[in-house]
Amino acid sequence: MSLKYAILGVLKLKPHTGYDLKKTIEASVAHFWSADQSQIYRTLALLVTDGLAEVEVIAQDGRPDRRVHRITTTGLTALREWLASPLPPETPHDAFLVRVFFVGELGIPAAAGLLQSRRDEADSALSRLTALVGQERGEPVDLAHALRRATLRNGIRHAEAELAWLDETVAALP
Amino acid sequence: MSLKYAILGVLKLKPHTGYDLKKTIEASVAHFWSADQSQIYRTLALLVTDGLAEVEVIAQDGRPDRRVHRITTTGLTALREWLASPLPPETPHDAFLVRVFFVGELGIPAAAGLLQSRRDEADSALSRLTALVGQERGEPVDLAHALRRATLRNGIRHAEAELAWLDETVAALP
DNA sequence: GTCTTATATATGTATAGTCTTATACAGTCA
DNA sequence: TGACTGTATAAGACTATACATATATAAGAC
Repeated sequence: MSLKYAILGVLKLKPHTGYDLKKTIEASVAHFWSADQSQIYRTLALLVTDGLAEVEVIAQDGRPDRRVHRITTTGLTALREWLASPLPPETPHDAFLVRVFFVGELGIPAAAGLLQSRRDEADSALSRLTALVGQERGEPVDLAHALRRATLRNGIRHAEAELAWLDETVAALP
Repeated sequence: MSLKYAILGVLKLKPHTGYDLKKTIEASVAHFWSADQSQIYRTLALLVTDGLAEVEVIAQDGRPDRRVHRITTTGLTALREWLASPLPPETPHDAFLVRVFFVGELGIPAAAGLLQSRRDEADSALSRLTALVGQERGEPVDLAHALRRATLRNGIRHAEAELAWLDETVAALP
């Protein structure tokens, strides 16, 4: 359950409402972690019942109260423990490769089509990430920012690897 | 729910019991799809109630009956439809990158340690995949086999990309 | 004037997957 | 002889996530 820690990590940077969190997540970690709105609210509630976050209710008129969540010292400890704990074993789930593995059944044109649509996706992912990297010029050079930029570079490296693999694979179709 | 189609795809190659499936999956698609034993049996039962597979019970002595599952024509149609359907949007979930994003909190040694343990994993993934590719020499050159080998190449490309990214990232730590 | 977007939270339901435990016998290794 | 591994199936409990829907108002677009 990394969403729990992703949220704790964001709350550590700054207190957030569920609504804010959704936007912050979309603007920062969305390239490697997607989060559903309802899941965010439920996880936030869980953090509060576990004492890892606390809420300040700010009344508004015409809108529901803002429920601003702040990380607690217990929460900070939990975040640090998670960050220092060993990586759990991976359980890969790549639906695209399942298709590649079995799509031979449909013949070459269908296989080529599948690879082409993947190419389109990888292409647009690559330009999205490249644009984001461009926006980060001028940010601080401290460790935290360097690591955040590194996650973007990771996406770029893998998008490039995917494109190279697609070229090689299309070229080698019998 | 790609497991459903992964199983249908395997059943299309040859009828399987749940037990066999677990082993076939481990030996063929495990590098991009992991499947829990209980999940395999449940999915198999679902395929049968949906008419996508049928069972032949083979009595044994000293062991539970073998329940051999075979794909039906309805199942084959469902598999083909899935293979031809558009790729659903991706919802990325990479717990490792969540850590990288927030691990700055713990300082440079912890960040370097995280990256190093990832390096070990990527290294062993790479040698595992390379060994598998070696074993596939001499297989047929038809479309289906080419695509199956391509999934291994995909894993290799991404493992290499991950290693290159790790080097670059470790070198750039402030 | 109506339609869409933004603000803000919350629940119900379905789907997918993991972990754990249960049952039962045969063969192998020490 | 006792422990471990392999063959074979199954269900319960739990975790994580996604999808849909509900509520209520304001602001801006067309």
